[in-house]
Amino acid sequence: MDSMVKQGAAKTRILDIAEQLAQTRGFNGFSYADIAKKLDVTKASLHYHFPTKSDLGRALVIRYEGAFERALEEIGRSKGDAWQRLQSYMKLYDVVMRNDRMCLCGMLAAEIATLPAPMRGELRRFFKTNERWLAEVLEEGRRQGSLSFRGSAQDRAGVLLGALEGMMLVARSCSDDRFFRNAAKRLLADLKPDGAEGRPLVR
Amino acid sequence: MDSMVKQGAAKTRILDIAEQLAQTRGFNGFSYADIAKKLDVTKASLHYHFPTKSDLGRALVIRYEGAFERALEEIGRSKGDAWQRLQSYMKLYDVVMRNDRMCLCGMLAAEIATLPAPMRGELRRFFKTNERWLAEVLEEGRRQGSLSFRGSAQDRAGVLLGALEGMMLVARSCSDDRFFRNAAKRLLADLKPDGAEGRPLVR
DNA sequence: GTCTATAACGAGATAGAC
DNA sequence: GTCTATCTCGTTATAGAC
Repeated sequence: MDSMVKQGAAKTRILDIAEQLAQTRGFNGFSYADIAKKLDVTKASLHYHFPTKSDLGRALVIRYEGAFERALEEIGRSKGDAWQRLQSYMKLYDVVMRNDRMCLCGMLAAEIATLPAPMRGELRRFFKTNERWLAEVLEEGRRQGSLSFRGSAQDRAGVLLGALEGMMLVARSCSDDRFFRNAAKRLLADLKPDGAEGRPLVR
Repeated sequence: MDSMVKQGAAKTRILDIAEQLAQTRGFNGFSYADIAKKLDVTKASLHYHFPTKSDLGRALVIRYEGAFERALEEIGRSKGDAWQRLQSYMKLYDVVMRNDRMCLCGMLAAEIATLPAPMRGELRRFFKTNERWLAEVLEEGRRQGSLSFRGSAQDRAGVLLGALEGMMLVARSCSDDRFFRNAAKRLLADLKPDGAEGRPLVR
């Protein structure tokens, strides 16, 4: 009842640093030495908490996934309509960008071929969860009239998910935050029903 | 006039292998040893052609960029309308996916923070070139009536570029080719003028 | 241009004291 | 739980012979 309140358990502090490193440099872009330096401890003590880097990586994805899912549930409990929920969803990505990070799972997706096997399954789960959540919101929004789009909600969910990840990726590599924000705004505005935004200027 | 025809110069063969490795494992995901093994030569001989890995990486991006630009010019010279040009553009990405690869520059974009400085500038150029080309085609298509979309051609180009890169990324990490193809098809169909595809089923 | 040999370093990981 | 010390391996890179 005493040391557990103390500035967060060691495991948590390790994961916080590892997460920041993984989101900026990639899973293969940082080492135990990097974490040890930032926490001012030795590499060996890190291995006590996470014996292998695979263990660390797995814990990283699972925690990120859990936090993301809680955020989705929170959005689900809010009282806004489907369009507002999508806006909140995009806000999640925007926050990541403003922290000068890439989505952890988007980052890991690029490294998929070199990742420890246990991490791959979790990664896939993350994307599937997002895709399903988006498809449900899209379907509901279309029913209620707050959203309008062509094609299946399933396909549309794939476009949104892929686009957000990719737009972050490109924006970061060009050091151009506006690239992301403008494109994301466009992506969202596309889903407004006809009346809400002028149709194409020409034809 | 003799050895230059011989199955491609050594540099070219090295770049071919390195490119394949970079597109599947990332720039930090392969080593000189990997290339040497595949070509059945020693690491030292690779250093003769590309003294440092930075040199190799730079050559990799520049060649890729050049090939992509030539492909864009070729599409520009074709006689189809803007919509058909976009279709050809997406085909470029589709071919990459079918080769079980990620776009080289999309891959490098994820690793941006760990890349040798000389590679970063080239990477940015690649994306800017693509963005500009897309914006021009979009603008033209809208003028001629073969394309229809909301907002600026600039923003739309960013969405398309980011979406294609991100959709590849997610599809690859889920080992789901159909994810990419379905989403890409949707992305393209969205640009068809109203008459060409039915408007939203509801509202 | 390709080889052998080796340097120099950083990575992940373990043993055992405290 | 954290430390020191150490191991093993893979990495980029260079020297110098052929």
